[in-house]
Amino acid sequence: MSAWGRRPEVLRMTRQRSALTALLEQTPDFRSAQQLHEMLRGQGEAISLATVYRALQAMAEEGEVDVLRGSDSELRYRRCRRGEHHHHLVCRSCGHTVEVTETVVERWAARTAREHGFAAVSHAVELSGLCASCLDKT
Amino acid sequence: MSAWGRRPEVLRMTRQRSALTALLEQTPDFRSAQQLHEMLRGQGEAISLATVYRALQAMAEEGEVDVLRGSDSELRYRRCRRGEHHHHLVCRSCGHTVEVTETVVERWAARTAREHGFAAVSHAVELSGLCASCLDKT
DNA sequence: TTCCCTGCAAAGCTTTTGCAGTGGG
DNA sequence: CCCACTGCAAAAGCTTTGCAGGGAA
Repeated sequence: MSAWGRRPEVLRMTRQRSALTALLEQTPDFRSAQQLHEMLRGQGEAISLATVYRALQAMAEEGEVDVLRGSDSELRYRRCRRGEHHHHLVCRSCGHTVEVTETVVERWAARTAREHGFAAVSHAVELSGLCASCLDKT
Repeated sequence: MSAWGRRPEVLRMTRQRSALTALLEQTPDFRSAQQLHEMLRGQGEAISLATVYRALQAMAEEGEVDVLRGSDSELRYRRCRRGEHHHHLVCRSCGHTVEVTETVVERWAARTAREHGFAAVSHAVELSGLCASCLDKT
């Protein structure tokens, strides 16, 4: 814990950063840092993997991207579309993602926490399944 | 994907395995493989970390333990109270865990998935907060 | 000019695996 | 007697970090 190693006061918009931002802008689904790196290299961008990691980390802290942890050990990122709280419905075959906003779960989480004497409760809800087009391909 | 490297037909109850089982039996909260390993060593058991990992993996496949992936990169395990589908309410300070069974979320997940054309949907729901006793300690 | 950002390479972490020897059934 | 299990150490992934040079503002 601890170690919020000091954060810069401003984020500089460098060539690498804007390339990554642009890529995220046109990428609808969650991608891992390594995938994003490959995509950038693939389109001729000169950028190192470390930079991608650092940029994504910074953007996540700014709330500019959503971070998701799948069943494997890698984090996946996607540009955040909405300010408010939401969850994701992810296709486990192609990665296609739908953002879902719902109050049912929110209320259930709050009630459950209260019943058990917990406070400051946050909840993580992720749905995964097979999307319509992946079902067709079968 | 793939590689369901062949599984043994029977699980042998070795000294290491029963020590781990016993430990899990008396451990109410989720613990990482490394924590469990240390606890075993601490009580004088001779067992390697690799064995702990392999045993937990096997037990997870058998459905004997629940696996949870926290915000960090490590998996945490706990003996599964055999039975129906459930979720967890975990204290982010002490790790104390409460099992929660609820149908509200289940129904919401199913409905949401259907609305978006998804099938074979599974859901992961984890609540984390501060439990009553950790709140008191403050 | 300042000091944030970048690349590279090395290091860190958790988890997995190859191998040869051991022991449960 | 098999062959699953174990320990050890090396390897595998993903991610982070130290350092020195570069480039936004």
